[in-house]
Amino acid sequence: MSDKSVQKKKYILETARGVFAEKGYKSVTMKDIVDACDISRGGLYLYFSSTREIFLEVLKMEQEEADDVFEKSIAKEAGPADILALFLKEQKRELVSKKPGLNKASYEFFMDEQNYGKDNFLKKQFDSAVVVIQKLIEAGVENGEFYCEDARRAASNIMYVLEGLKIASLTRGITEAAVDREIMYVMRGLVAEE
Amino acid sequence: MSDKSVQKKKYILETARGVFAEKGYKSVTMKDIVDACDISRGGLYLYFSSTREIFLEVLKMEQEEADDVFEKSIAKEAGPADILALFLKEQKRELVSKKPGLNKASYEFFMDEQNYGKDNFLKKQFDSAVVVIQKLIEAGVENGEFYCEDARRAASNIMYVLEGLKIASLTRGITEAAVDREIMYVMRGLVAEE
Amino acid sequence: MSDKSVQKKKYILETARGVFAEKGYKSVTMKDIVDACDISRGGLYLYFSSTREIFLEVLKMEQEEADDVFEKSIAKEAGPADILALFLKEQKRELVSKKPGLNKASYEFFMDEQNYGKDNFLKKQFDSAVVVIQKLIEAGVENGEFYCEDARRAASNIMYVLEGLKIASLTRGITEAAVDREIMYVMRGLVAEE
Amino acid sequence: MSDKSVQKKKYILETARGVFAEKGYKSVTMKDIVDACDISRGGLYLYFSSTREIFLEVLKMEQEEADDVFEKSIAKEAGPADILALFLKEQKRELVSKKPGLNKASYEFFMDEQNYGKDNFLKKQFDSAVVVIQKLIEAGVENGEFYCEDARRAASNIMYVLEGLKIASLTRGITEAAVDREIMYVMRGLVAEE
DNA sequence: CATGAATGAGAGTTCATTCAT
DNA sequence: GATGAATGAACTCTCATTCAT
Repeated sequence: MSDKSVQKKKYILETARGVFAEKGYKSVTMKDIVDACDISRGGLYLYFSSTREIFLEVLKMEQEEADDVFEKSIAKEAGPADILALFLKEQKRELVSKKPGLNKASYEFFMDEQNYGKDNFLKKQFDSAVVVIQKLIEAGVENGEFYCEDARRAASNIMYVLEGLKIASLTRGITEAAVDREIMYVMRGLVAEE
Repeated sequence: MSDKSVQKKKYILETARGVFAEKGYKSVTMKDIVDACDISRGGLYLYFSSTREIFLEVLKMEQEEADDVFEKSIAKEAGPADILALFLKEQKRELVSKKPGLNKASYEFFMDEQNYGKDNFLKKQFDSAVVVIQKLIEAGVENGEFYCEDARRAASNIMYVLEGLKIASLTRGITEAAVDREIMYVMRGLVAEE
Repeated sequence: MSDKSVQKKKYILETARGVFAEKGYKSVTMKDIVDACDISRGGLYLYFSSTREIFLEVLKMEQEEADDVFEKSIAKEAGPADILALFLKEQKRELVSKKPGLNKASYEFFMDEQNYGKDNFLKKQFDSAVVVIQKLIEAGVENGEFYCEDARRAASNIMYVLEGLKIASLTRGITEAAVDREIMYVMRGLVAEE
Repeated sequence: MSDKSVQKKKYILETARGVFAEKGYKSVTMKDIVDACDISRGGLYLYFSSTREIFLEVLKMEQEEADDVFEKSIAKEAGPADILALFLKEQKRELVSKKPGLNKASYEFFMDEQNYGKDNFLKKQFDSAVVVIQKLIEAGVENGEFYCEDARRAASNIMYVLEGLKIASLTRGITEAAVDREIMYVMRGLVAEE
């Protein structure tokens, strides 16, 4: 594949990402993407042959970018409590934002796919977040910032609450205050039990 | 509306409920429902004019039945801890069950609708569950079964974890053991702090 | 299926027959038939879901009509030689006619299908024609009109020659005189060896 | 046209021949040939501008090769009866073979073309075969191997039977035994009437 | 009320053909 | 010469929705 092709493919994926972010997964048609990209019907088929294929590649792209972000976050030297706080703040920002990102589309997609394997994007995201949080908590316990008996459990609890907030946000809206309250509640378990 | 009409409408809604449970919301066509009900295309339009309208009424029906169930649960005189345990057991059963009920369809529906008002079925379900759990916890605190400083927060935390488990179950599958672990974790907060 | 439906189906098949006769099989699209029948795109799909399905039913129709014709031919009491002559004359008429009937479409269809079973229309037509001709020859031998040692062989030889003439006619044209010569040649074998 | 060009053109035609042999004429697209030749879309158009043009040149190529073969056959000095037997054997081999050569494609092509002129490939093949067979028969009559009153008629009869067998083979399949029986029958006319 | 035939808009997909590089 | 990306026309098929009976 030529250099130009690669560029165009990337352009399509980025444009398509916007379409999925706006319309979710199931409502998006090849025509929607063709229109958004301002290319011809046949042109799109040169690169992708279904919305499913496009969405999968959008997710792959997303994954790679997410990995980059992770590394940057960790690169900045800061205490584990600070990093966790930063992570939660970022999550909150996304929850409250009007631009829903790919959450809606991803949920629609994976509810349809019934793909419960290791290549499930949501599973991967979730599991790796749990691991990172667990490590942060353990580090926090070590330096006395946190108190926690089972870091693994605490980490997954945090993630499930976030997941609950996410779907709540998408299906019925959620106020910033409510998000704050829930986050504060789960954090209290870590810091308050002195 | 004649008595026969009411019966037929109810029949359609019950049949449609099964269709939504199986296929979700967005994939369901009027044709699907016509086929499932074994009525004529025109016939269906006499009662409902879109899948959206049907789904809304299915939800209303669901709501009414859910209320019934609630009342029964509470009617049985038992300790608050027992009732809460029963509630969580029921939630777990649904999470693990292969038949996903209307969860998938509801999520699809409300992600599309962007209806964040008080008539949002999911919001109502969630909020009333929070209230009930809160009351159970308060009762438990009173009779010494539970320890909890902020019953309201604890209740909503439980519900968000359950919501997180629910969407996780739908999008990536979840094991019974994982559900147990999460439920145990949230309950530990209530009982373990002697 | 209602009476009206049956009528419409028959109407479509008859119209489609004309389309196949004119354009062959492979070039015919659903749109061609829709246009010819002056119905809507979706309307056609109520009755048939592919050109293949339509063509198969056209052939079935053709078969039934052909059976009728056969019976009539035999009903007329005449000597076997006369009946055979009539049959050959009819074949010749079709060979020379500008309107090629379904021959072209049938050949295209069955070259594609690779259906060599007993439900192959061309096979059925051929085999039953061979049987009829064989009986005519045997009857002719009995009453002295024909001389023939192996009626079966003679009959199939006649049919293969006719088949050769048919495909020749469709692919390169054939003159009436040429047809006459060939028919005369095969008949000479039956009558000349006194 | 450069030498290289000629080579490439020949390469394309030979590859295309295989495609036509496999898929017939009408189903073959420019893309099929591009893929089979492993050249670029634009590249093919430098040499040919349609499948029709390609097929015509494939036939021309075929014709030239066929002429070569004929000459070789006749070059071998043998009795006319032997040569004819050899010819029929070769025909039978092709009829029974799973690889149908260009027969299917040719029939499709000429049924569509309605080209009844002298440049019709099938006509040329047929007519020249008739001439050759006629000469063989005449030679056979001369040396006493055959008995025949009208060699011309006998020759064209043989060819029509072969044509009938060919289309029968393509559209409904034919057993080797059936081919043998038919060939034997037409030959009996030449040798049996001592 | 109830039926189901009919319509037409719109999504998916494939291909011949062109054209800048 | 050669490439292959790009276009747009054409075809298949499905549905929501209407309407005569």
